[in-house]
Amino acid sequence: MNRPRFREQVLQAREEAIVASVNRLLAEKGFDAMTVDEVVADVGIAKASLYKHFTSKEELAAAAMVKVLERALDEVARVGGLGLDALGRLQAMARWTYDQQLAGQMPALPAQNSTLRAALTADKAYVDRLMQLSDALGAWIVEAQGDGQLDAALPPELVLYTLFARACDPVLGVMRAGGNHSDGQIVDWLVKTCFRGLGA
Amino acid sequence: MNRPRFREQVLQAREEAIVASVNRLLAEKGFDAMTVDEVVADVGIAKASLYKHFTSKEELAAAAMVKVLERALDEVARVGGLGLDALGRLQAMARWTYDQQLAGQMPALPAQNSTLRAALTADKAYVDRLMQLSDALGAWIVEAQGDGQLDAALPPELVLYTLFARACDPVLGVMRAGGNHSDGQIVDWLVKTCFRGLGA
DNA sequence: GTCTATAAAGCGATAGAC
DNA sequence: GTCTATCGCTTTATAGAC
Repeated sequence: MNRPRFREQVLQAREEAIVASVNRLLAEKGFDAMTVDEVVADVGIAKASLYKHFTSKEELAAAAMVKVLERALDEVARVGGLGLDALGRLQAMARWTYDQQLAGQMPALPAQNSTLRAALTADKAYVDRLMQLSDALGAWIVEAQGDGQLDAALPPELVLYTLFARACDPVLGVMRAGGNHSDGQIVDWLVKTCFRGLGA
Repeated sequence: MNRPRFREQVLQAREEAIVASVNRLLAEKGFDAMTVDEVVADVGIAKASLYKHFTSKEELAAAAMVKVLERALDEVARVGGLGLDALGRLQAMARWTYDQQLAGQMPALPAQNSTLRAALTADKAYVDRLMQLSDALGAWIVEAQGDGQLDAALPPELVLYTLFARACDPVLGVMRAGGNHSDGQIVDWLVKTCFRGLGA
């Protein structure tokens, strides 16, 4: 009997479709402006069906964040195998986040929304992956500081938070809207100014 | 007859009280999370009274933005008289924005809210002051680039947008929440990393 | 599990008395 | 101009048939 197995796959595929839509809408409009009605219209299902998979809008956002953190961890693994030094690995990750932003794949969550923050910190899958990513990047930061490539006078946490913050840097979108420079040129400038600021 | 004059002053004082509350609430919760009910409760007036002064929530936010832009222009005038070089003046302005953020006086507007953006760009008082501030800072940026104090390879607009973006840099709040460093120390690090990144 | 239909609550904005 | 009371709309979330 593989009939149940097949049905499980269908359900999982539907969940993945939901998360993909949420990810795109979060990147496009942000958490507050995104409505559940838009999500179900985009996926093509009824709202009650969505609520069988996810019990709240916050849980939807958490699932999208888990997904993007997993993609970031995949990228960490990939970059780790390129034979770059610590600074090069961090720069590659920063470039990856800008590319994600350009592709409309970087979900934007409001830092001030308290109910959302509560839901995220209560989500073990989210917290686990966030800590895993922080540990990996934190190790690279300390290594780069030891090599004299990053300013050792800066707390590693400040460097880490700065990299996270730049992943949503609004300057990219504003410069892009200006239309005077190519995407690649803008990303180069942003990566350069970011790391020159953190450098030794 | 100075009775009407007196009444005008009372009305203006009430409007200023409204804008002050809006400014504080925008800095604390952001535009979407701030409700008009909270504003009127904070000011101590009825909602219908507020709508005699401002015709929409967006107009409230615009008034708060005009106020903060005017304070920024005041600071530009003050800093301009200190006898600093161009880089020193820009750094002083960046430090001022961080201080405003620390004091809970830097209103946070979502860049993605379309109705809000439309209301702002339609508000002549807002647009005028934003252009005035951009012109003043832009001139200092070009001057600093000419002096070799800022990287002349960067478009002045990118430098300007970066300074605007850093005025709302979430890294300040996160580092502050960590509780391991003084506010002054954190601001010093942020100003340093920002301008080292933009420097020559 | 998925659908239609609706409940329940919050919010921006306004009517009308004073 | 200010108040109380309320409208009208949006949005999250759920009930119940299939």
